[in-house]
Parts: sequence; structure tokens; C-alpha cells
Amino acid sequence: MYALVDCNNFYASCERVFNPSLVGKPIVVLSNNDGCVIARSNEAKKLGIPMGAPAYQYKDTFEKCNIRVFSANFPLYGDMSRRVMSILSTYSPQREIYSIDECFLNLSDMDIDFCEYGLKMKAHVEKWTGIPISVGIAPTKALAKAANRIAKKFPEQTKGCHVIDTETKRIKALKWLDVEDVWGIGRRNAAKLRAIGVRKAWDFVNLPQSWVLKSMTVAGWNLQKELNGIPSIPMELIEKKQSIATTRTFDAEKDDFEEIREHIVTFTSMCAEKLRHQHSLCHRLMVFLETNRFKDMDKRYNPSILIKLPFATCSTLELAEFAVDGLKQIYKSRYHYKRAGVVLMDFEDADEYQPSLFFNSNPKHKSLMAKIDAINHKYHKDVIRLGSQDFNRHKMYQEHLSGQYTTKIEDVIVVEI
DNA sequence: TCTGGGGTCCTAGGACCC
DNA sequence: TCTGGGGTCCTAGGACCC
Repeated sequence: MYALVDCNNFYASCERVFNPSLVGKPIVVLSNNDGCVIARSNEAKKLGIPMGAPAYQYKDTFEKCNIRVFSANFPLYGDMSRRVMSILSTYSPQREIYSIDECFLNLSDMDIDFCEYGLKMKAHVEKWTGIPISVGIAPTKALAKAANRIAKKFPEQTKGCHVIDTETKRIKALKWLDVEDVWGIGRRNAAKLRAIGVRKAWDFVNLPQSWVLKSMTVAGWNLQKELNGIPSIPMELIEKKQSIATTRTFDAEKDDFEEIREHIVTFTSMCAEKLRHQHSLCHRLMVFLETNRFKDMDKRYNPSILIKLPFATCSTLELAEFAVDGLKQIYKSRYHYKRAGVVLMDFEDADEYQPSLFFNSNPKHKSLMAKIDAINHKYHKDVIRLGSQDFNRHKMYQEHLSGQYTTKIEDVIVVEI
């Protein structure tokens, strides 16, 4: 059996933990630059605020309905996530962190009452962190996802935990679940399925295997097996990332090369720090630029360049040099850029690195980076950075930012008695 | 005026190998 | 008229996820 644990309206719940007056009130959390709605409390969902809604189009609704608006506070959400995940890891020897607010637990070979166990972890997480969660438990990951959906949809009946442990429950769940809500069936596949009359997950599992393989490849076939109770999507237990990206939409359109270069160096530095944190070296780096995607075609230019490094490295100095090299190759002065990013990929373990006979990362950088990381970690910000980085990091509109209550000492809440 | 960010996996097709 | 067969590796792009 597998459990899928999902935090309810995670970002909104994080804000509530440190501001209980928000309980029961509609909340939305906005993306960087206060651009789009990326999280909503149940109350905000009921008011009809869609996911991804551009904030400026809903400004009046926010005011009229007294919706509390927050700028994204990722240091807070990341730290709260870490706390939730660490509690959940005590409930199974195998935990897969699937996203910032979700994780799978392998409950196989455990002689327990699954429903009782799910409710126990729910109470535990809520008591220790203040974050409400829902639990779905079933024989496969895809069915656990479906069970979780049922737990969320019917809180009165399920108390926030639903177990699919019989054939009757499995069939009932699949006949209830809309095909587009099945984990792994996206918009494209849903449209294809609708076109041939498939409406429910139950219709999907009854499609001939040949059709599924042909139209949805092996991913679709695995999904079909999973929904039929045959585990076909393994637990992913390795917690090292296979790629690390830092990308940002700018507060305004930019065309100045120097300014863009500063951002690219900063993005590279942020990626490199994460890379070192997971003890990896990278072999490839991608740099991309994007013009405003809401403008006319003739003003758009979205170049990217993939650079194969001559040696594996995690040195910010070396990576930044390669990134700027790449930027020079794709930058054209006649366009206005709205977004840019750096992606590191093709990693290997730092401990298992086999040096090359001819080209290698500067060995002195290893201890230099370690010192810089230690100092920056101590001060919780980049007090040491490259001279070529932008001084204020990245400017963003963050009009409604809450405190970093758990990661910044000045923001810790003071209780007066 | 304004419209996010960070991931994973799969496939087709080209380059290259013998 | 007709020009082999069977592999692997790499890459770009698409689809999906939160």
C-alpha cells in the first residue's frame, strides 16, 4: 500500500499558521512580481478565483470580496515543507518527496489499520506544524492520488483520509473520478479521450491496451495498470535533483546587455549554490532569454543555448564565465527581454568525480566555495557574491509579503504576555 | 502598465558505430 | 530500377506534474 499525503491549500495554510485571524477568510497567494494567483484558500476558490489568474485582472474582485492577498514567500513555504516532510518520514522507511506540498509513503508490509494510521499522521502534522493535510492510501501511487482527491472532496465523510483497499472501493472511485483529473492525464490527453467518449477514469481503464499504447505511449499504459491496482510507477527515492534552474520574469523589459549579464551571473550563482548543496558537479549549462510573450510575433525572440562544459564543476566563478559566454552568443540588442534563466544539468556526484587528463575545474575553487557558502549560510543571505552580480539581486514587486517567521530571526513572532 | 517558477519523463530523428 | 542491417547515443521538443 502507498500513501499520498498532500497539504491542503499549502501556501495559504502557511500564511494562516502565523496569522490565525486569517482562518476562514479567503486568501490568495501571488507569483513573483505579484503576477498571477498561484494558491487559493477554499474560500477564495468558492469565490471563483481561478488558478493562474492574472492579479491585475482580479484586483477589483480581491477588494470587493475582501480577499486577503499575499506575495509569494518561498523561504517560509520551503521551511514549512521541510518540517512537514520530516514528520512524515517517521511514518515509513520509504518517502518520496513529490513536490513542495506532497509526498508518497510506502506502507507495504506494514501490519496496521491504514485509515487509523492516516488519521494519526494527519493529527501529528497539524499539531506540530499547523498545516492541514489530506491522506489517500491505496495499492498503487495513481490510486493513492485518487484516494487523496476523495479525502479532500468529502472531508465530512472521510475526516481527511480515504483508503482504497477493496475492489468495490476501487471501482467506485474510478467511476466517480473525471478522466481529466487522473494523475498523469493532462490537457492534451484529456481532449483526445473526451473525443472518443471517455469521461471517467473507469472508461479509461477499460480502453484496449493497444489504443492506449498507440495514443498515450507507455506512460498511459503504466497509468492504466496503476489504476487497475498493478504497481507500475516506482517510488523515486533519490533526493538529488537532475537539473537545477533559476529563472525570473523581470519587473520591466530590459535590453541593456550589462544589466542582463548581471542577472545571468546572479541566476548562475543561485543555481551553483544549490548544486554544491547536493554535492554534485555539472557538465552542462543552459542560458535562455525571452521577450514578452504577450507581444506581437515580430517582437518576440526566445533564444537558448546549451553549453557543454569542458570539465565538470560546481564553482560559481567557472559556471558564471560559461554562462556569460553563452549569453553573448544569443543576445541581440534590438529586442526587449522580459525573462531570462539559467539551467544546470547533467550532474555527477562530487565524490565520484574522475578528473580529466587535460581540463579540470580549478582545484582552489573547492575550498573557496565552501567558505563562501558557510559565510552566506551563517548570515542567511549572499553577503559574499561575485562583483559581476547585480547588487540588489533581483528586484520584484512584492507588495504583500509576509515575514520569514521560521528562517529569519528578526521576523520571529514575539508573544507578549 | 500589468499575465510565475521549477521540475520529470518520453519520443523521434540524426549522428555515429561496426 | 535496383545501393544492407542492426545497433547506441545524443538532442530537441513535447507532455506532464506541482
